[in-house]
Amino acid sequence: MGRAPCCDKANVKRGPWSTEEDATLKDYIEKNGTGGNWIALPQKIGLKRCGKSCRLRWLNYLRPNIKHGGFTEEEDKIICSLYISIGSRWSVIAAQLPGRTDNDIKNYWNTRLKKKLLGKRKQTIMDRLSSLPHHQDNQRDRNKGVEDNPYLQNLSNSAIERLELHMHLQSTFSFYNNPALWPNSLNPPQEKMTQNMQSLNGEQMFESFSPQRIKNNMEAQEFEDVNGYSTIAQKRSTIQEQDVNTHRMISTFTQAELDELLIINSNKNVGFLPPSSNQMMAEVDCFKEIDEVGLASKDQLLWWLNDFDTNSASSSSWDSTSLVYPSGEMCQDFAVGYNNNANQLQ
DNA sequence: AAAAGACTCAACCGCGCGATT
DNA sequence: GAATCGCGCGGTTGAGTCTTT
Repeated sequence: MGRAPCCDKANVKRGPWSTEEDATLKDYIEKNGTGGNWIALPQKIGLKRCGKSCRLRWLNYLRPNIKHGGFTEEEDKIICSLYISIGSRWSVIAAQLPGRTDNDIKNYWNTRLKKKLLGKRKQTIMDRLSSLPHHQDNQRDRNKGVEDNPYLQNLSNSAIERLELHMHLQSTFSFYNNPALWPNSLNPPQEKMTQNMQSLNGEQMFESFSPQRIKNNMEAQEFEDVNGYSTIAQKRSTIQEQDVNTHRMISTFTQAELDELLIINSNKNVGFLPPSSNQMMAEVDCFKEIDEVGLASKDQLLWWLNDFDTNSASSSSWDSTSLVYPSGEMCQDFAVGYNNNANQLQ
C-alpha cells in the first residue's frame, strides 16, 4: 500500500505564490502562529494550497529576518567547512547561519560553491576514465572526446561530482589526520593545517559535529519554533558559540589558503599532496584501487559508479561517519561498492 | 536583434522518522 | 505491535532570467 497523499492534489493550487496568498499566510501566522498543524492551516485560512507548500513558503520566504543572496566570504567558508564536516545536512548548516534557509544554502552550494571548489577537476576525472584499459583497446575510442564516448555518457554528472568531491575531501582529511604521511616540507597552508590538527585534541574536529551536537542543535531549533521567531537570532548566537570549535580550524584560513587546500593533485607531483604521500593515495585514489585489484571491464566500473550514485543519493554517504573519521574508515563507500561488485562477479 | 545555452532559485516530490491512535 | 499521520529533510525540477554567440 502506497503512502496516502498529504492533500487533494486536484483541488490544490501549485506554482508561484501570488502577493495575495503571501499576505494571507503571513498575516495569519503572525497573528495566530501555525497552530501546530500545517496540513489543516490552508483550509483554515482559505488558501487553495497544500500544507507542505504553506510551510515551505513561510520558512523559506515569508518568515521575518530572512536573507536572500549576497552570501559573504565568511558564510562561504562556514558552508564549506560544515559541508566537509557533515555533508549535505542543509538544515544543520542553515542553523549556523542566521537568516539563511536550508533551501537557499542548498541552491547556493549547488549552483556556485560546488563549482568554485571543484573547478576544473571534472575534466581530469574524465581524462582518467577515458584512459582505462577498455578504451585503450580501441584506437578510435582513445581518440574520441569524452562527450562522444558512450560509456562515459552513462555516468551521471552527479555521480562524477560526488566521486571527485568525495575523493577530494577524503584525501584532504586523511592526509591531515595522519602525521605519518606528512613530508619534511610543506607549503604555508599545509603547515597551518597540520599545526591546527596538532593543536586540536585528537578527534575534536570530528566530534564537534557528533550526533549529540546535532541533537543539541535540533533541540535548540525546536525551542525556536515553540517560542516564536523573535528569539531566533538570540538562540542561534548561542548555537554558534557552542559550535565555535567546529569552525575554528577552517575559519583560520584565508580564502586563498582554503582554495589551495582544496585543490586535489590531479598530478600527484605538483598538487598539495607531495610525492611522499603515496601511501595515502593508495588509500583514497579509487582509480588506483580499481587498477590494482583488476577491475577489468568498463561494465564493472559503470556498475561501481552507478551503485555509488544510487547509494549516495539516498543514504547520506557524505555523513562524517563514512567520510572523515580518522579511524581508517575513510573509504568505506568505495570499498563497499567494490566489494559488492566483486562478490557479484564471483 | 534574436536564438541558444547557461544559470538561478522557488517550488515540488518522495521518503524517513517520531508521535499518536 | 501495526497502522496512520504530520513534519522536516534532501534531491530534483522547470520556469524565468541572464549571458553568449
